[in-house]
Amino acid sequence: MSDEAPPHPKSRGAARRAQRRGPTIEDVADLAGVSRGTVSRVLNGAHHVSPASLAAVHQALTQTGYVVNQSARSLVTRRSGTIAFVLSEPQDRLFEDPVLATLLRSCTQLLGDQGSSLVLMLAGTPAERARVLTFARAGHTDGVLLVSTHTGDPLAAQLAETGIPTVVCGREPRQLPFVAADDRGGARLMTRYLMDRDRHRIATVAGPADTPGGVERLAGFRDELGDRVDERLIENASAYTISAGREAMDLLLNRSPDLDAVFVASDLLAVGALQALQAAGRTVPGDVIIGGFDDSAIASATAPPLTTIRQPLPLIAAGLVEVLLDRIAGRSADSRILPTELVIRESA
Amino acid sequence: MSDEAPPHPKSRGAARRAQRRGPTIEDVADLAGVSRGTVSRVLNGAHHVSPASLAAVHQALTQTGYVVNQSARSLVTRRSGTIAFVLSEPQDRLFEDPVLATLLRSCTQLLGDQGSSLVLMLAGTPAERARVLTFARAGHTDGVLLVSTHTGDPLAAQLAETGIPTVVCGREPRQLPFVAADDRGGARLMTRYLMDRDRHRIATVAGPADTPGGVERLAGFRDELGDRVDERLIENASAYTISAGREAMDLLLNRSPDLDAVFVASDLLAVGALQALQAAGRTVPGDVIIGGFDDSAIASATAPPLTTIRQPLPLIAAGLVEVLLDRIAGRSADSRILPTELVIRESA
DNA sequence: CTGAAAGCGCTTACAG
DNA sequence: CTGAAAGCGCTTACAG
Repeated sequence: MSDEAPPHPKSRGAARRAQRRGPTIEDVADLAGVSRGTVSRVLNGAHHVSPASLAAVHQALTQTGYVVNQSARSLVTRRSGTIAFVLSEPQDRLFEDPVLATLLRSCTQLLGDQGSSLVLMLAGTPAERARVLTFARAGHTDGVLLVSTHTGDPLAAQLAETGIPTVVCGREPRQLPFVAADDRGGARLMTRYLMDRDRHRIATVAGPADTPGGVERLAGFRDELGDRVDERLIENASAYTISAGREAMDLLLNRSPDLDAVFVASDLLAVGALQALQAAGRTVPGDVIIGGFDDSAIASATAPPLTTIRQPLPLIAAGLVEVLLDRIAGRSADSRILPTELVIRESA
Repeated sequence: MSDEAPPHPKSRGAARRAQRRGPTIEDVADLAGVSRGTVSRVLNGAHHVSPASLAAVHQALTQTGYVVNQSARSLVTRRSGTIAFVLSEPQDRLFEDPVLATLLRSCTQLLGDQGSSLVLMLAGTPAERARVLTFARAGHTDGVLLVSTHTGDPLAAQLAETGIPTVVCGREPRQLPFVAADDRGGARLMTRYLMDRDRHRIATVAGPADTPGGVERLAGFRDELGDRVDERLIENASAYTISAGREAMDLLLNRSPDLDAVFVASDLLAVGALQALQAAGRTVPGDVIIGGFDDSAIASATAPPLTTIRQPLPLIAAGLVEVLLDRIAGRSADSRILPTELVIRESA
């Protein structure tokens, strides 16, 4: 007749323990002598909890070695605690560029410090892109950090459509917020520096024309040179690699043997350009001075070490994470363009 | 009197839809005219389902655009669908080494193809290591891929204790299964090749003494040279970096100006060694021949391109993933040591 | 401040 | 082959 008797008042905990699972919130509650709700409250901010309960719960928490079951929590909160770091690039040279690696490391660290985890996803093929979209739609991720160096990446538009908080690394012409270095300003800085060294045949190995960074840096080069730019002193590299840098420099050298300075759009490219120059018998910085871009680890490892433009990678990573977290929290957050800096070493 | 009437027979779906959530298994079941259980069965293998139901469910699945809620699934299956890729390294040069980046990329891809996702975790500090352990204990991950280049990494032991499936990349003296390249054999291959070029003052820039790879490669060098090894022709680099390679080579050159060949324990180190050699006025491969290890992207980008030992990175990644997946599935899986290969270019 | 209860979306014996 | 039901571990109004 008593219809409120629960089936097995105490058997849940016992059964669970028998299966050798970790302690649950209920175990903690039992030990602390409070309800599940109270334990949950201290776990999530500890507001509206009496000092006595708080102490008891903390005690029980450490005593049991409790660790939250994220699946259960996510199921109700609809927050995964996970951020997707998406590399939208043809696979091959995904990491050949140390800039990407550094960015990935910084973001992982920042996110970790803040309690989220980073899942890495590749999105170089249509199938992979579909996977990213499904993943995002399924709520596996609270937001995405899209690293896309190519203009017109289809994923950006698709991600924008899903409505899931997204921030892109590098200039993004679409509706998505982005964080980027001031590529154009940096290029001006370097070009101006080269001009000030009293060089008059200043060439540039520009980045690939389908990358926002490549376009911006070339624009900065043109800005500074004004009507002194000679189109024969401009060569786009086919990719951001050492060999592409070498090839572009060889072309430039053939076309304009009298060049006496060159601004190269990335350090990796500059390594190749340097090799081409030296192979052609030019001394650096005697015959030709050369400036790179990025200030990646390799810049100080070449002979001579590269004068370059420092990208504020730590700031970029921090900006990316901040903007994304703001968006996730429903706060508005604007795109950011971060200042670059000239680093003078020996190549120019 | 009828005590089996459920409270709100149909209201769940309606409420849910009002909140603009994605379709659930229940929506699919309703549409297909079957029960939740049946939909779940087709989602998980489709055994014991009639062709008719199967068709109806598939139909409903695509029609609704259903995508599984992984949190809910994980809560019951206790499988997260996630693998942690843990980099147990001091932070600084985490990615300076292209080998790590390549490995990470391959593992991400392999895991993705197979339906799991990879969460990247750094474990260079005690706090980070604690985070990894908590993460693993909380069941956020089904297994861990530990990339640890230093001997005596405390994390390996701790991970072994937790009992969570783990496989380490690189030789691991402890109880954990590992996958590694045959460093020792590779070193022998290169040393033998150098000897066969009729060189008699063969030096080596070895890796740091606290890394299994460094130790193994040096052992291979000694194996092959036998009693012809001259201790003055051996120098350990302080790290796997370009500048460390340069420093070690300088030391060697000072000590033994007559050296005519050098086996360098990594390509990155070899880049530095090459610079040091050339800065000292030695021609390569004229005066000195030099062999690297790894066959990373930079090996073909130097001038002259590096003769080196190829690490079977794709195989290593595949092995890592296979062994881990086997372990997770409860199957036994042995450690693997994969063969290396000599790649002849121009430096030797 | 705090307990009881509902509910998140799924899987999996259990019967049939 | 298939439904009904229990249960995974947690959070969050809802009352008090």
